[in-house]
Amino acid sequence: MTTTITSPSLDLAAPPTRPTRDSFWTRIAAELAEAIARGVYPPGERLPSEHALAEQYGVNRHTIRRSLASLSSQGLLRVTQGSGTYVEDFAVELTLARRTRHQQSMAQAGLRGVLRVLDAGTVRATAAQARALQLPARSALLRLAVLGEAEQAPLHVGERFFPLPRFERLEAVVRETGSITAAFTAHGVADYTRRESRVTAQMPEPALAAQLRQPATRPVMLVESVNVDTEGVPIEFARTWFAGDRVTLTVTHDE
Amino acid sequence: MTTTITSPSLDLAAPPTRPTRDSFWTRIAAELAEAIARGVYPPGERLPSEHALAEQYGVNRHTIRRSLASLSSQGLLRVTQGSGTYVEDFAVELTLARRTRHQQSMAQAGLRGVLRVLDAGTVRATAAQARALQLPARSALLRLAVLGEAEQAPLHVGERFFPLPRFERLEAVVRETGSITAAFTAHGVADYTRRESRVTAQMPEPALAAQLRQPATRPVMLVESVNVDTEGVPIEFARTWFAGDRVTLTVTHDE
DNA sequence: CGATATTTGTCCGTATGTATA
DNA sequence: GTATACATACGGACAAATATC
Repeated sequence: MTTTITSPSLDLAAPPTRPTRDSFWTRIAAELAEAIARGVYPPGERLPSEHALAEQYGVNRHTIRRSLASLSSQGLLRVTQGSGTYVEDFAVELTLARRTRHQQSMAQAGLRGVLRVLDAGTVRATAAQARALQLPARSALLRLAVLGEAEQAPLHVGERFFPLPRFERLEAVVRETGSITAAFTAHGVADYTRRESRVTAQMPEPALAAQLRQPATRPVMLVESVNVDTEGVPIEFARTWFAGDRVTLTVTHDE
Repeated sequence: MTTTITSPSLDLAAPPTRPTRDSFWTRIAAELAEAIARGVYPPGERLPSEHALAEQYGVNRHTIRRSLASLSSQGLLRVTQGSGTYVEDFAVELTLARRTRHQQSMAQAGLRGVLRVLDAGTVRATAAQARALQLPARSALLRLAVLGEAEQAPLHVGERFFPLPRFERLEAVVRETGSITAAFTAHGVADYTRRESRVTAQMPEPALAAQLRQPATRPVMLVESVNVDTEGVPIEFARTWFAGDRVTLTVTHDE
């Protein structure tokens, strides 16, 4: 089990800024969060409807919605139109290490990982892509848009770029096997390692949120990474968006 | 300069779910994002006021606010009450590696880093903390709440736990020098390395957002990390919240 | 399967408060 | 102090998704 990464319930020190009189929605959000923490609403449980909460707290429904939106984006709640608002339970732990393998990460988490090719094509490298892959600008690249799933639930989606003509037949193999590693092997790459990963937190665009099947109110993690072969030659540049909802990234530094 | 981590403007493939007719606020957000991308509103520029935008798009001001909130949480805009809405420019790159040193990371980014102690005290280890530090449950720990700044701007804030009585005098040294490394040295720890880091994206609580001086609408990155001395004995367990606004984490895997 | 009620999502309009210039 | 701009809150209406009968 993962050590629970709780919401930042820190009273690190008094806020250095203003002693603003809290707004209604802030106070209500805090009260609901505490109720959830104390198990009044256990994981999976449905909260009272917005209408009911509004009545209960004596505020307008919009005010309640503001509170719920906040808690939802902090990862405590999941809101579903037409159904209700539910208390969330927690996330899959993925490993980001020198020898990162998608399937392995999944297996580690006790899940069966599937990699699906959404789209494929040939593109010319942008300046940034060329730099990452140590190629001349505007080199030809194979672009794969892929979706990583486990137990029906999408965990990440992204685009991966491979130098051409070296990896010309890659798409077919990935589609067949659902594995990048297998495809590399088929291209004579016996082994490869991850050189670097860059992580940022973002709010997803609606389309991205839909693909990851997570609310647009919850953050995603964008990981930009470069894989190199045993010679140190870059063979893949990837931009992967992870569902912040369901994924924790663990970076191990031991060698 | 960092390779620009742009917002996920991906048309990876058609959304697998529904062809929902986009809402007004979604379409307006997309149009504004494109205008920003094309330089119609360059970084630092002030957008027209909400009132003006509402008129321009022929919608209610609240609809515009929904669009701006979305773009703001994606990191494209910064909204300031009483002043206006501005196009953002980008982030500091911090390194997360086996030999992570706060001051070094800062220097790398061309900044003068300062570490300030917000609060200090003695606590008893929770189960999770004890496990991370390989100590018996409820062991005595020194807890430091620290704030990392560069150029007046807070970059991260967090709490760090150190085993007692080994690091009894740590607080004083950190307060004096503003450096954890220096404090470890003073305690006879010649060298130390980071064993593991766990990264999640969250929306900040209002208090945290205030401390990081970033809007509560933008995600933060929570990094849980363990540092060990040369013997492999854990000496620090830290939970650090990074301003998603201003920070990119780079994980290097090369040894 | 279809009809209906429930629940959340979007949008409008208005009013008042608060921060900034 | 005044004007401007964003923040919060209220009330109402209808749409869209879901659940239920």
